[in-house]
Amino acid sequence: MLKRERQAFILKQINLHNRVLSSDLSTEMQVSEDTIRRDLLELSNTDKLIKVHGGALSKSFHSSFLREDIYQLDAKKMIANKALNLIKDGMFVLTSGGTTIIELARILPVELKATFFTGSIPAAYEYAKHPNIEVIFIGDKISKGSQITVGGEAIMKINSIKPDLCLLGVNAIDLTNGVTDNDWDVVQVKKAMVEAASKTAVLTITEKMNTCQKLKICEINQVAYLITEMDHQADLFKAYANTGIEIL
Amino acid sequence: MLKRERQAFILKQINLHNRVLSSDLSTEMQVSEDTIRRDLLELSNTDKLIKVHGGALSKSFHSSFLREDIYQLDAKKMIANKALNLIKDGMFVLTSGGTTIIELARILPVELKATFFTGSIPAAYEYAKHPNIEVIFIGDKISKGSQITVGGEAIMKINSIKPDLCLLGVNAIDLTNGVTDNDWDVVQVKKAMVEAASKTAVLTITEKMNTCQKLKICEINQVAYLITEMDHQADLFKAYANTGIEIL
DNA sequence: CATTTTTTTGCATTTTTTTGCTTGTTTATA
DNA sequence: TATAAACAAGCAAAAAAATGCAAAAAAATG
Repeated sequence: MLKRERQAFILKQINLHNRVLSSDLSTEMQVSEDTIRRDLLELSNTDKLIKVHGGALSKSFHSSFLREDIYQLDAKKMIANKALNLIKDGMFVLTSGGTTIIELARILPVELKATFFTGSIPAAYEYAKHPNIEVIFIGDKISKGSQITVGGEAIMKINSIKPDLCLLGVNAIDLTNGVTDNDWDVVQVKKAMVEAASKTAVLTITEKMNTCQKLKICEINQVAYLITEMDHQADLFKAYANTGIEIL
Repeated sequence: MLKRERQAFILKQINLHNRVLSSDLSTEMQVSEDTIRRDLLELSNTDKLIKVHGGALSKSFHSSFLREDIYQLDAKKMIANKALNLIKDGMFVLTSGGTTIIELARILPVELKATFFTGSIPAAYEYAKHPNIEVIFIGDKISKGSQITVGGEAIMKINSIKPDLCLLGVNAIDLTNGVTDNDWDVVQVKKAMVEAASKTAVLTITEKMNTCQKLKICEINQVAYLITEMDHQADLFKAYANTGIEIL
């Protein structure tokens, strides 16, 4: 393993877990702890991380997109991990934005080769870091609130593709109203995404389940997978499973 | 094995595995490591890969970590400040990517109301933070090395707009060859940008002046403004000013 | 075709970088 | 305070890089 690769790996671990132990890194990468220490020293000298006794911590403002104040980060990480199972080599994946999707973008395994379409700036930013993923950005006007592109151009572009999978971070889902949201522009885009994709997976923390907002994105039966942080056998999901949705 | 073949093989390996070792290449192609080193040096000089101790890494790999340390940041801030003078309320501005443009994006005054078009992820991210700026993202495939969109869709989109001003961060400019760059895809997009805009401003640190790369973006006389960190009366600019370019 | 020039390549030598190890010191914490 | 872990500094071996040089190959020239 080359020195630069090692340092890249360390930074990735730091961005993923916010902290690393020298001993872990040493065994993971099969080099002596001295080497790790020297790497950490270099990275800390260039302000890439904060070196502490035994390892290193992430510089809170190091990443362009702050993660400190993400609501229910652990739950979202868990969701992202489950969602990984749906993504296979060679797939064309269309994704929305949102913090859950961004967590997913961060943990995509390096060996994965796939093509990702998105209109989300932070998501595209994360995808673009990945060595083997081709990223197609769906351009148009950027909605300030959500950092994703909205508008006719974007929708036309989405209509012109046929991805295998759509990963949708959503704000509200319930049995009778389906997937809903409050932002008109965003709803138009997400609608188009669900229509375009062969299958749609909905990612949400359970807190948002059985809630409803003003505008409909799609019906429950258009959703193939529901991914939350809870065990898929929980009672909460019974009624959803009955509609044919696969709970992960 | 011919030199050209060898270098093509190296690039193929880089695209395949994101990394190569000089020693591997040496045995695989039955040439001395010196030769490999010289090949890697050449490829690195034309920005095809990142040369590191022991081998080389793919550009996309590199972009995934060492981004925070911006070269000549102070100079770039100064350039950004000068460029501000060109941007007026109500303008439609088309911008490339690059660290200088991103500095500019960061210091746009809050009162400014304008519409910005860009294909650069980090630039769009900065523009989107601004309260009064409308951001239109030019979508297409994202080039890993430079974090900007490239390709036919992007170029078509650029051709369909008529911005007042194009702000171009460039890597090389000289009197006889004009504005040049090394990345074919990026050159296509920048070409389209210059063609589309009423006026083009070139932003560059003086270090890159009077240097030349392999592919032409535009002639000197297509540039309306040249913005560097140095005083506009410096001798360095005399010849440029004579061609009618306004030096800021 | 002969000859000059340029490019390419490998080799020897020196220099630099990287890495693991040892030794003695510091630090965290039970 | 005791103790194990982590650290810093220096050292040495190995790997890689830079440098200069010369032979071979290729290209250009008359």
